[in-house]
Amino acid sequence: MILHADLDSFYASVEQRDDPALRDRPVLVGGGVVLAASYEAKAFGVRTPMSLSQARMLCPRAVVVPPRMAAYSAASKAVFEVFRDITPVVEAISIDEAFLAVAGLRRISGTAEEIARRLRAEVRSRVGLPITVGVARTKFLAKVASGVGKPDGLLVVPPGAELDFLHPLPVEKLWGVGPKTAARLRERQVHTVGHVARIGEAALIAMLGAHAGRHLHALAHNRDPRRVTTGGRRGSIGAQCALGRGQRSPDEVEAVLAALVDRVTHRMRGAHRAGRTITLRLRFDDFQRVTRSRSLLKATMQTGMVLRTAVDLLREARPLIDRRGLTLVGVAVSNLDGEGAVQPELPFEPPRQEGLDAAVDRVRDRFGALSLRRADMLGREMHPSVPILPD
DNA sequence: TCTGGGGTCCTAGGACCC
DNA sequence: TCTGGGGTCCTAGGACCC
Repeated sequence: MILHADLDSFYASVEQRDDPALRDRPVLVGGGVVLAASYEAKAFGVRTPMSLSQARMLCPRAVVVPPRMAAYSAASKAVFEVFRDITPVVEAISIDEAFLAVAGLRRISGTAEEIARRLRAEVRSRVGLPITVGVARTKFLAKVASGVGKPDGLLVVPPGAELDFLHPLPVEKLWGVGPKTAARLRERQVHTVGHVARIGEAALIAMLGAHAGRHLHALAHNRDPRRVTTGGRRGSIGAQCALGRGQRSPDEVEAVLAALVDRVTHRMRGAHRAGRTITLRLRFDDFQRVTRSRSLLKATMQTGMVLRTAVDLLREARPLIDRRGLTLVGVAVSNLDGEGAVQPELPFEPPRQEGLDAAVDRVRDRFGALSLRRADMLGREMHPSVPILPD
């Protein structure tokens, strides 16, 4: 059996744990948008990611606290220690979520349900946080079960009862069904997982494409052969920054980009990962997104190399930006190579393009010119270099 | 519901090679 | 002079997840 363990309203729960005055009260964690809402706040209809102003209208008595990423990272680490004391086979999905394989532990640790109970009690007593656990024979169903079991719950789907549990659920519960796919299914009057299971693989493939069709068909029959795997490594490292409305000068945008590149390469060096493909991510006034990418001959983790490439891409996209207005800029490095490729942290090479070095030098000063919220977003507190997934 | 930041995976066309 | 099938890499976009 597989356990899916999912901390409830993670950031908000950490805040309530650390400040007794926040307990039993609606708590919102965020700046700009809601990153997490306590269950007391969710009762008012607050969801993530909703703008804070909107959340305040729904729940005027909510306490709003700024995020403390360092505290969440520490809490996450402590929770994963509890996980690994239960079983060595732990697969991290995100900062607050993991799969645990407990097959083969029966004689030592008891049934999956007993293990899940103990896990919840241990997380509560050792870390002080509520956690929900779903238990089932497949990863997918364990995850669905924890979602249904929330908050602070335990839900076991016994072998044999899987389809009875699964089929009445709405299609949105299937992993991989988001707004677009749900809308396509709804057009054809498909609303439940049971209906997806009945309409046949060929019809699903015609509707959604080969991969998605096969995938959904399998999940609807609770066929999910994926094992719980340890040691997953990130495939890309990136950072982005929303710019808000209002024109930014090319200089300002390049300064923001330089700060983002600096953050990304700093994290790459911390993780001993070098990468070959630099992707520039842009979002325009109408929230349309585009990407521009370029692959280098050799993997790098040097700020100067990545920055030159990113700025080249940005300058090539200039006509597009001038026409459509920019509301977000981001950069990611992918094609990451293995651990052996550690390069020494070379001194920062002055960029060749005229004006760019000046932009880099001015980065931190420039943030003073951006709004306070932007400055918060770029602060280290919100973006510690602690990796979310093991590197 | 007027939208943050960090990711993953899949598709598809074109270049290029054999 | 006109042509096949297969493979890999690159780039761009899209959908989805937490």
